Amino acid sequence: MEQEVALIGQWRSLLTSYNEIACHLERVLQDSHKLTLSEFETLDRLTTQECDKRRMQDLAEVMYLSQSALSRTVARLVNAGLVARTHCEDDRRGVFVEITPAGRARHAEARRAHLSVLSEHLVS
Amino acid sequence: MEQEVALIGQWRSLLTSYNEIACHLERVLQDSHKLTLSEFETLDRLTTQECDKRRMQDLAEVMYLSQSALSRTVARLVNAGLVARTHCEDDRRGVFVEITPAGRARHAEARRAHLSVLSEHLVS
DNA sequence: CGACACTAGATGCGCGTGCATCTAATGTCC
DNA sequence: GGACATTAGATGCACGCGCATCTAGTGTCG
Repeated sequence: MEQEVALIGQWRSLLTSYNEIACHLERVLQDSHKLTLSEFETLDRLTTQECDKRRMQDLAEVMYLSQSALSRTVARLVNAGLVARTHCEDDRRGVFVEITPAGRARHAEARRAHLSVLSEHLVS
Repeated sequence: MEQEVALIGQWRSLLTSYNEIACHLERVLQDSHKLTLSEFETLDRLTTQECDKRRMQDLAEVMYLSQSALSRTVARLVNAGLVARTHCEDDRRGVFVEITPAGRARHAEARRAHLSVLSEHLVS
């Protein structure tokens, strides 16, 4: 019973922090950098890794998005010229996603705003 | 720099936990109890408090939803007969939201599933 | 080789969300 | 009391999401 109350408390706190931070991030990224949170996070995954190319599948594994959401997010990024799709030679069903110079630039700009929101809301 | 990395790590972990848990909750609540996460959380706020009636505004304060999302969530709950709207006498712009017996029952059923998902994903 | 299960990713669809705006009821100042 | 700003909540709209399904390329038997 007390444990249940603790569980609920923990959950509500997670729910609240997440929504507050995500909401701020979304607004800042959109208003100042024309990026969705998912778009930013996708770029972020592409720059953090050692190599710039990743298969959709690998990308999906380290992200929180459903397969379809990721597919559309990448489509938007391609449309904006921030990312490029390349067909995989070995397995022609596969798709490589590669960040472009423009993508790197946009990510670098947005990263500052991103970090500043995080430092406002997260104690480190 | 190291602090930045820590910040990002903290954020990614929040992002991942939240999405994983929310996704499971959403599925379980929807499949077994025909409730959205937001709908459940709204009912939860109405049963946790000492009184069953709350103004939209008060409800919004303790929740993570935007005003419009809350308004629609309550509308859906009213439609399902789980909650009732009453006009406030003192300020006729205000709206009281009151949980119905059916709402209490539904919430009680769903609560078990809710807690079980939480205990699977949160260490206490 | 040919049929059939399987996998990677794209797409149609319905839905919940936030933003901007609208409506109606309250102040407030003269 | 009358004009105007303000507030509570509802609603039009565009958009990103997950689910189910579709398409196309791979295996795997016979």
